[in-house]
Amino acid sequence: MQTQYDPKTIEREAREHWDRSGAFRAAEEPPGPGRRPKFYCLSMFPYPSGKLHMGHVRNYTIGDVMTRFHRMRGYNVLQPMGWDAFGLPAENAAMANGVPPAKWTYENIAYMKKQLQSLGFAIDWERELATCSPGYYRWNQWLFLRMLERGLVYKKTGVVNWDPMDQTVLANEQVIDGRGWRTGAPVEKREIPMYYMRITAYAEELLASLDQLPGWPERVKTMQANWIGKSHGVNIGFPYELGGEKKLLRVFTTRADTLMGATFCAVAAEHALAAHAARSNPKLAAFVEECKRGSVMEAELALLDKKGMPTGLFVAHPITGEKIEVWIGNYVLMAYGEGAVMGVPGHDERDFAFAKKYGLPIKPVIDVEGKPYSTDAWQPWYAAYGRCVNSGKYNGLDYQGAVDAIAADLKTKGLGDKQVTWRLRDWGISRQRYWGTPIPIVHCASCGDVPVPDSELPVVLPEDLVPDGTGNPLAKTPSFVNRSCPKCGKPAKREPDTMDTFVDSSWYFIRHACPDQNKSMVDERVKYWMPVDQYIGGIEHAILHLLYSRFWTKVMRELGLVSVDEPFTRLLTQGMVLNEIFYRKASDARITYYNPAEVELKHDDKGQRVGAVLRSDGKPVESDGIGTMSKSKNNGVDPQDLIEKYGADTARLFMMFASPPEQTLEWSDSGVEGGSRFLRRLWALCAEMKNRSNDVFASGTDLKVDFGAAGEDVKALRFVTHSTLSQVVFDYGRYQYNTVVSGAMKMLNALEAFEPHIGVARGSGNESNLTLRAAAFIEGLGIMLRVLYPVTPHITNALWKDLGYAAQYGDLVTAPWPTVDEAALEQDEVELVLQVNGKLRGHMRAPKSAGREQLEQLALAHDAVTRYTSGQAVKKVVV
RNA sequence: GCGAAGGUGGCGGAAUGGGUAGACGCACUGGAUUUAGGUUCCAGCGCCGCAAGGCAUGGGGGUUCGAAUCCCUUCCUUCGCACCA
Repeated sequence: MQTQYDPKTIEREAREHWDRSGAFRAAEEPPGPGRRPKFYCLSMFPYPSGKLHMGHVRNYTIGDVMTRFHRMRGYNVLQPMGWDAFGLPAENAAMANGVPPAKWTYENIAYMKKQLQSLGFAIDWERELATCSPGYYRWNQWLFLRMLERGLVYKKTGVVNWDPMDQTVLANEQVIDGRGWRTGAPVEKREIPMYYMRITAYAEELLASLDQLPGWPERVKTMQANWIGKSHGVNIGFPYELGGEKKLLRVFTTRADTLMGATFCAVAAEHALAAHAARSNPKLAAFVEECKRGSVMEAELALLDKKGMPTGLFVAHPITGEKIEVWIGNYVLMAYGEGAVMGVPGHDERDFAFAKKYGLPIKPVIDVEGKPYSTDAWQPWYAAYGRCVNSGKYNGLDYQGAVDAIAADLKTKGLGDKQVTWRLRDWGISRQRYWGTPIPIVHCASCGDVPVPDSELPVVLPEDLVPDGTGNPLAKTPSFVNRSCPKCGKPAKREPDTMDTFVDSSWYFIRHACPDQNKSMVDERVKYWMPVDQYIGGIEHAILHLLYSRFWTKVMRELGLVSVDEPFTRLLTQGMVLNEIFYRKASDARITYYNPAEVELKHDDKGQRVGAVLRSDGKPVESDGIGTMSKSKNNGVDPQDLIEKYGADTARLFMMFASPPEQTLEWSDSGVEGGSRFLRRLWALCAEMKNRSNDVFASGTDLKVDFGAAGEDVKALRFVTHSTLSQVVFDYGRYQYNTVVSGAMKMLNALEAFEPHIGVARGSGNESNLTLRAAAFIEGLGIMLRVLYPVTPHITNALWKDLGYAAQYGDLVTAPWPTVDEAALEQDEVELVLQVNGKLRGHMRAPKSAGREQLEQLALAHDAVTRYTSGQAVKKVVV
């Protein structure tokens, strides 16, 4: 056995061994005795951007640890890998380099696949898929058509960002400070026809079934529930007349109990009433235009000053008939509710500010436990629930009573009723882009929008186009666009839009079960593997990707394609990978960022940081704190460098050890060194035991030993081994892999300290104790290797084989998980902690067999206790 | 503004049910090995204090024999966002 730890060689050998044996190929097992439970472990598939980043390494290492652990625990595990291969960056790269997106994408996939393989992930590569292949996206098209048939896909206009110079639609990301990223031209809004998926039809179920996901983080479920946004309220019609016609201005409110305090109404700039009022009033028209400028992004809208303008139109209060003026408010969202609100300044903070600003009346109608009310300044309790006052016949009613009574009265008058409103909106999937799934529709002058027949699927995306930034190249490619109408045969045009890439990622986890099936979208294998038992990915996908995937799964269930309600049983959202940011500010205020690898840290005698200098010139650099790894801050670390310098095992070990999976992880070069040191120590200890003259492993690893007669040193070692094992099993169960690693480190420390004992015993005449010592060591090391295997599979694979464990237990991949020997946990004496009035006062050793009374006597007689109990002890708590 | 998560040594982080705060690792210090640097090994390492002991889990208060852990309050950080009517 090599005395030097050589990760390159052992990692290559391990991978070759796994490849040869097809160790990670996953096959469906027929029902029957001996059938293992299945475990589908999936990490979010990567976008093939060029090369792996640390976030990928972390994500896939977490998934791999779970995968390998479950294999050892007797599960039939599937861990596949795929590529989220459509998207904007490929088009951007194409523009920059003049290379078609397809070529760029496939090259990136090839490189990144190599990188993933070099990290030794236990992936079944036979199930690999890429969403840009026709064999995959044809089923996007197929399901789109099924949804169209069922009314789950429909067409309507939607608003997009328009770059007037490039004549192209821009993604939000391509709008920088209201201007096109390439042209710098102020962005305009444009209404264009788009296809929508009716996700709102599933709002109720998407919300309700969150309760059936105990394996999801509460945080994510809360976010989804808020996004779906179910609210119970009342839809109220404010009557008015327009051109002699009786009409209703509809608003939605969750505070119908405050209706008697409504003193104005406000509508969105896009509201029909606003448009009507603007026609005869140029000032109003200008205000409406002003509101329509600015960004589509609603987050930015939140930062705007609240502004309004009266329309000069009046509506009647639905209960009192009082005249109420209608305003246009830039804070009213057209997309939510009715695009209009009733203004209740008395009990809504925003309405209060609005009324103050524009001198509108404020009318308090709710009394909250007699707390004072003054229109001078807003107080938090004004918005609280209370009893109606100043509200005529509703006086004295509480929230629910008032809402019920008012809703009933409105219903009688035909002016409103209770209503449930959702925040969730339908999903617009049309993208005016080239590198995506073509939407399978043909536009015919006489037949209208005609679905492409199933027999003509897939509508194949040409792979040789190079976009130039001025619109969708598909629309300018006659060979793609021109075709005959499937219905009447006359010349017609293909839909040039492609689908949102979220469509691709909404069901790839299902396709992994049957990636080679070319007759249908799914087959029987899906029933075996779905649902995904464990899904792992970044928190940034907490809402959109996960919600769309849940929606698609439910649609596919409706079509009989899957039999599950929810795609992901358990979800783990991993934290981001951070690194320190270093910079220098030049005299002209320009900032240069330096990669942490180029920076040397200075410490004082106590280990405190006193500064940082650039290695190249020895002069100081400033720290800008810790941030996510990014190009702009030049604080990234390339995983490839790490793998080449230390090997995959060290990279994986550090990733798992530095922090628990769900927390952010701070990069640390010296932490990586520490991980590498640990693996070298492990290797050195094993090589020492194997190579020394009295080879401990010479007689095999068969351990049919009775440890009952073992000496204290053996018992101590076994106590560490087995108590740590029990902690590690607990930590594997709660995905706390950092303490799994620390457990393995503890075991190695104990084994290292124990190693000389084996030698000392030799020749002492006590041969049986020597055997027991060797056995305890062999047992401890065997346990330690298995504990560590999911994290660092290569080195443990090599040691397992070289030391002879494989001969006894079989390949480490499927070796049985070690069991805790309860007998090893038993100790004759226990250390007790003595507390007086909750304060630690001393320690005491006592026989384990001692009873409560005996312990009390011992404790009360103890120096550490008597010193503090001149008075009388009232209670004693035995720890 | 709203929502969520979080704040523990010089640093990353442990502490499973309210019961020894700081496991494991990094950094640092001293020593051994080495021609030297690096590596490796041994020892030390929360703060104050000569010691006894005291003080310590963002700050303040509370519950409890006992609080990092539970409650109230406050400050700060990070993430998400949709002025949600």
